[in-house]
Amino acid sequence: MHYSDLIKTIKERREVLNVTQKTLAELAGVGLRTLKQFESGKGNPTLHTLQKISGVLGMEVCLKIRNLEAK
Amino acid sequence: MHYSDLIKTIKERREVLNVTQKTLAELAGVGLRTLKQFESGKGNPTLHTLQKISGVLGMEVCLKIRNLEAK
DNA sequence: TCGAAAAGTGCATTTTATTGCTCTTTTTAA
DNA sequence: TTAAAAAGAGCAATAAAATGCACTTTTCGA
Repeated sequence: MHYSDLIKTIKERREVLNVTQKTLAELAGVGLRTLKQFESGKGNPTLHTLQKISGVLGMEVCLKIRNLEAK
Repeated sequence: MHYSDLIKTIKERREVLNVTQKTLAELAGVGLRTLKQFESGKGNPTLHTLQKISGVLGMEVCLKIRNLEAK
C-alpha cells in the first residue's frame, strides 16, 4: 500500500466505526495532534504509533510480498 | 502482526534474498545503524523508513482487519 | 441559517528516531 | 582453526516525531 492508501484506510475505518479523531487518539494513547497530522497527510508516524492507532480500529500492520499482478 | 513478527519477517526475507544489512541499508537509503537497530529489536522506525526497507525486499506495509479466528 | 462539533494548522517544546564512528561479538567460509 | 565478513552495541550529534495550546476552517444537524 502506498502511503496515501494507508492514511485513507485508517481514516475510512475510523469513519465507518463512527469514531472522532479525539476519541481514537485517546483510546490509542497517542496525542490528538499526532493523529490529526497523520490523517491530513502531514505526518510520518513511528511504527509504534501506527500500531496503536490500527489496534483500536481492529486492524493490524502487516508486511506482505508485493504482488506484481495486482496493478 | 506483532512487532516482533514484523522484525522477523523483514529479517527472514533479507536472508532469503541473501542480502547483508549493509547492502539493504544502502539500497533502501537508510542508515546502516537504523536497520541494525530495527532488526535487533531496539528500534521503532518511522513508517517511511519501514516502507523503504520493505520496498527493497519486494514487500509492502499494509493494514488489514484483524482476524479473530486466526490464532 | 447558524451554532456547535469535528477537523486542520501554526508555533514552541520535549522526546526520540536517525545517523556515523568505533568497538565487541558472532557467523561463515577457506 | 582462524581470519574476514557480518551483525550487534555504546556514545554523541542532528533531524524529526510527538505533544499541547490556541486559533481557523469545515462539516453537519437542529
